[in-house]
Amino acid sequence: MSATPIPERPPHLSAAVARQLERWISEQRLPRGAQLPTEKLLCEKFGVSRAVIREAISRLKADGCVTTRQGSGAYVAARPGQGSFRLLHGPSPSATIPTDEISDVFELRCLVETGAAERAALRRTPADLTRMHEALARMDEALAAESDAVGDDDAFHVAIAAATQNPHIERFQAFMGRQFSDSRAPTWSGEGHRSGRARQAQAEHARIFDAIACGDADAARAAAQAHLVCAARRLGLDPSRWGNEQLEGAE
Amino acid sequence: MSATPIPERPPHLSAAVARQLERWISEQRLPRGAQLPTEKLLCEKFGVSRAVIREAISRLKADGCVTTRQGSGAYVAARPGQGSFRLLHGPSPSATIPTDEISDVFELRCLVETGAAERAALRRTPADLTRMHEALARMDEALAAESDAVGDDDAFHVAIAAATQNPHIERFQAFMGRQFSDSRAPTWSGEGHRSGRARQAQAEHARIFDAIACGDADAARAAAQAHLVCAARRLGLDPSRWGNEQLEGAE
DNA sequence: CTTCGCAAAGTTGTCTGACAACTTTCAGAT
DNA sequence: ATCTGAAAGTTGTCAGACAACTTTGCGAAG
Repeated sequence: MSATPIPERPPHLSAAVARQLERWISEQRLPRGAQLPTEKLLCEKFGVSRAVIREAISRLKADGCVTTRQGSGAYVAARPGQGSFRLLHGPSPSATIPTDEISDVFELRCLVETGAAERAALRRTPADLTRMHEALARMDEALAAESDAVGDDDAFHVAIAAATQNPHIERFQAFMGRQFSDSRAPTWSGEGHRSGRARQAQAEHARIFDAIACGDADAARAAAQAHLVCAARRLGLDPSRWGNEQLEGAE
Repeated sequence: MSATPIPERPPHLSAAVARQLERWISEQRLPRGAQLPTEKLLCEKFGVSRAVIREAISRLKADGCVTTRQGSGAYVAARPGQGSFRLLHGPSPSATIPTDEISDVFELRCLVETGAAERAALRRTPADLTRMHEALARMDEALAAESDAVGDDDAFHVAIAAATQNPHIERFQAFMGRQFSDSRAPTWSGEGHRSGRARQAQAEHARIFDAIACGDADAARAAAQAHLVCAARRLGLDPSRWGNEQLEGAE
């Protein structure tokens, strides 16, 4: 146990190297598009092994600062301090966030998710369908047991995004899902089971899955749209503001 | 040089492992605070060497998803992804870019922007139309003077997103626009003017504006879609992979 | 002289094995 | 029952090797 105080972080070597390289980039000592020194040179310069250099560069790749090309080298990729997107500014607990704010975020999610469902219907692999079906099955179990399935709910939506075969869409969906990790609890709470909210949500999920499995892009978009509108209502939001039942034709 | 088909995208192993672990975390298959499998176990599970596992975990540490404690293990961060979303994309306008990467990011942009255009058509205020029109006018001037108008191009797209009256959609559009600030230069370069790319882009812009001004949501979506598909082609991307001419009906 | 082809060198990607530093566990001593 | 300490387990680092890919440059063919 023990709440380790965690006094100081002895900066692991790879972190230190990554910071130094990041600094060189932000100082333009390594201009954009420039090739980084080879791993061998960096080893000598920092006095560490190649594994450390590679872990550091791996971090920079995750940050988007550099890209690598096998056989060629590593290159500076992006301006520093450029690429991060945040929502729901402020560390406020969910209760204090005004519903307008949540509604707006939900609409952005809706934009991406309906488009993702559409494309997922065109590109899903058998493995994608399996993954979705497993999440559905777990939610069915939770439905029977009247237990919680927020994680499986999220997993289902991420699986749809993954079926686009576009890792950025998947990551964005996972990111958006996290924003609602708390707000989605009511559906799967005891009250949610009793009132039928959970069962209704599951039926909507099934429609989305069927459309994607059939490869019917239009139906997939419509089903996702319908689900999100209903989900918004279950959260007490007002989807009419961004609802496009007017557009897509609600069913 | 030519066209290496590159039909398959063998994602580097460390990237693939990192994505899988990220997925497990986002699916809550690895809950907050939980300990990841040991590196040795992960090696066996993925069938790769320890170096690959370590590079993948290094990426996750950079993302803040996991923390490690020497001698103990790696743990999912207690506060997962509090809310920053990152994209990565390659550097230069010249050759030597991973076009797959840009293409995937562009598709995400396409998802949001077509939806934004649709909603903008329903909600735009006179002030929004004025803002869009001013950006259009500035691009017209640039067209006559054969000068640069990348900033106005971006401003036009952000104005559309702003017309949704949803600040998050506007901020996301601005964020995505930044990702392409360099890659959009070719359209407005001297060569872009000479070859007619700039004029064509402007014509597409006008169609989007007209549809939004008329309040025709379907036409706005279609015009935005058409513009983005053409813009992708101007960037040398292959929109067929994510293109949904099949869906929206190309014109 | 130019152009094409191809081998060689250089670089990143991955594997293997080893050891150091640190943490956790548990059996034995107190 | 508590404390001690050795052993096992895990991450951090190092070293060397080979595979996959890219770039370079030399030599031969045109």
